[in-house]
Amino acid sequence: MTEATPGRRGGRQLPTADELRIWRDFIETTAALGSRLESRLQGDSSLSSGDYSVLLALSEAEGEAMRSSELASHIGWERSRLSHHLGRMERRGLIRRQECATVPRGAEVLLTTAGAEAFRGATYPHLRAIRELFVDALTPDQIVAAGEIAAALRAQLDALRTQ
Amino acid sequence: MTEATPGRRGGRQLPTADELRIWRDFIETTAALGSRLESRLQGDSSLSSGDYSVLLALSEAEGEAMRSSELASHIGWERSRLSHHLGRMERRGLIRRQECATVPRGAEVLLTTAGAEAFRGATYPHLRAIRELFVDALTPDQIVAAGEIAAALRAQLDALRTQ
DNA sequence: TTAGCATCATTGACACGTCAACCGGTAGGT
DNA sequence: ACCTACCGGTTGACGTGTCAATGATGCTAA
Repeated sequence: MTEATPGRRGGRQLPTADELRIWRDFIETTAALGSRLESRLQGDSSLSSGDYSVLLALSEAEGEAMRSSELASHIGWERSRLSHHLGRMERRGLIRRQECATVPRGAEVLLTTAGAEAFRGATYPHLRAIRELFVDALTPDQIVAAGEIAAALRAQLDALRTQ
Repeated sequence: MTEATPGRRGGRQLPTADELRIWRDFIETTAALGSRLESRLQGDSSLSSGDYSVLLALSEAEGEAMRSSELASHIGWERSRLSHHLGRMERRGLIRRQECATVPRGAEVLLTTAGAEAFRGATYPHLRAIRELFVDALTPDQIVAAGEIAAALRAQLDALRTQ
């Protein structure tokens, strides 16, 4: 994997064939892993991973409620995305929204009993799927390495944040 | 893959807090990496990564053309997804479709000159983005490890294919 | 006071993916 | 010949995500 020819690791050259092959493997497999988790969750509980994120955040929140904007930044979503998603979840009775008493123009998102119920039912199978598809697939060393790789990639994303 | 203490790596227990933290880091960061690549590609060339996959496959195909079904399995898409996507790409003039001479009921997908042009313009910036965001972010060892992790995850996905 | 201006949230338009249903045609079995 | 079953491809419905535009409200500075 190493070489003495000019351009190696200068950030100036294009990826090598090996690097490109690994890149494709990596990005496609992680995407496939995400979809598989998603469809497991869907099959086990009729929730999407978006639903799960929202319900998880609300479950852990003070009084099972949160201001919309706060929720968005907590789970790292754009407000627009969250608004669309909350609309769909509200139609299904998983959450409801009401005017926020403390913040003018703010919307409070509340967990309904149906939402809390759905979340409870989804948690165990979801965690089991994570174990089966991720934890059990890797050696302990690989799990550590995966964490380090994620951290390094995240750091690079942050470093180049403005494109 | 065996266990001494109850539960460790037996596939029966839930993930530990550490494993869960790494899992979240890993899946969220790889997803973010995918979106960043997508938006870079979009900004550089007005192509989505779906467009890019299709154009890449067609560019490398005999006569810059391929039967729809063959194309679908080549890039690992469902036929329905491809059909929708080809419809959008056809509207933008990147490809066109015609009855296949050899295969009854088959559809031939052809690269247009505009499509070939768009693909040529997209390639270099796309590869550069891969280098900046993935290759340059990792040490050579980490790149190798990423490949091994991807292979292990893929193997597990295949092993548990039926859910 | 009022003219900007930022903030919180929603909306509409559109791209994208999946699922299930459908259509037209070919091939097998009886 | 006819019924069935499959195969290649398309379509519609719907959930999801992004972007840009739009209310609605409070803050601030001329």
